[in-house]
Amino acid sequence: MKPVRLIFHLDMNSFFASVEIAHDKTLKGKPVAIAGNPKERKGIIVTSSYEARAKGVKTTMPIWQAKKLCPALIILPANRERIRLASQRMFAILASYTPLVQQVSVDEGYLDLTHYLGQIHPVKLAGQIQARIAEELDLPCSIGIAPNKFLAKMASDMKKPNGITVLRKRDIPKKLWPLSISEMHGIGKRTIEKWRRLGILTIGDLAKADPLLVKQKFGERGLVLLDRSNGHDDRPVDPDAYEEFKSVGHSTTLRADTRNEQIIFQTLAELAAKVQKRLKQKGVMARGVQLTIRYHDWKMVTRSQKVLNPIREQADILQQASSLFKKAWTQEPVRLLGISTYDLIEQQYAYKQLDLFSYEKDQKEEQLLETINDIKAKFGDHAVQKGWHQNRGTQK
DNA sequence: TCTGGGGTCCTAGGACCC
DNA sequence: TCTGGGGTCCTAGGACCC
Repeated sequence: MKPVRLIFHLDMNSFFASVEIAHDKTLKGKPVAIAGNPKERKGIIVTSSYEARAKGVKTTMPIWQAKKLCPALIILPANRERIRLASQRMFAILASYTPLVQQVSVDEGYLDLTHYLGQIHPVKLAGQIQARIAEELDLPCSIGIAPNKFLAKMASDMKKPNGITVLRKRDIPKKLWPLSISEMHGIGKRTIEKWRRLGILTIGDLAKADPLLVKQKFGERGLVLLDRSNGHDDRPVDPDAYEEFKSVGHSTTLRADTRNEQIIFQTLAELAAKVQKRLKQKGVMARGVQLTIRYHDWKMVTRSQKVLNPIREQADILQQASSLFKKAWTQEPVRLLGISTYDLIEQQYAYKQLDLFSYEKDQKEEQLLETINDIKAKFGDHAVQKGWHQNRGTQK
């Protein structure tokens, strides 16, 4: 019998838009949308206020389409500094309740509040947290209350904005199972049809599905989802998970699709510079570089390569990315370029590694010399001349 | 006038080693 | 003449999420 936990999932409501509305109160009650780059032709809606949503404005919709649906729409750029600050203050409030806060993104996180069990009613506790965020930051949020992360996540989605929803194990048949399979966290639009073809239309259908069939069609991942649909999820709330980033990258959609190599390599250089800056900020170096090309027809290609010594400088990143690009490019018009670095290693440790590498290299050369001297001693100088040069040649 | 940019995780196949 | 099986690392692609 596993011990019962009390897990909250907190989700800020239309966060980027809410931050702007909190900053400029005259925007309250108006249709507001945040767009990545509002002036760019290819700009899209990142998020929008509920007034905008009521008119049909949706996330990822191109700006021109959103304006057509809602001519009064107020479109603003995302103010990164304000967003970062609001996020920081929001998580500071959460941290005052428990150290067990796992940040998932700027506006979303899990809390393990098991130690409050028996002391305060969970709904009352959620109300307090919600009220504090509203009073101190003037921002709305929804909270899901459940015995594990999956159920808490599903619960926080059930009432928006400003919702508080409890999802206990015994609520599963009534509250979770009637939902469409598309509502399931972890099932996206690419696989919905595949589930439907198996006759699995609701989360309840999934819960009762044949594990062998699910495993056969969807692998381990399918089995995990089946487990979750029955309310099983043992994942702990891990406060350190967010800091342990695994890759750092940048990508950009070009102004127009292009075959122009000058534009392409200029863009790669700019991306490399951005990546270098972020790596430096984070105090890490990379042992792998990945290049992404998206073509005019939206087809995406990635090429990656590990490097022997950890790198961070723009020139090194650019060199790797350029050589990957040359290898991959089909000469077709390019829509997007991206450079990402992975297999990251902390700077101090990277230098140690570097030392270790040169040490190993020295060792190898030393051994080689010894061998050569042995052979020379046995067979004379002329016996090794050729071999030595060949070896030097292949080392480079 | 279609469709951004930041990520994580999983899978599958080939190389290579024991 | 016919040839196992497991483990690890690397790369490419794709699904998914915010």
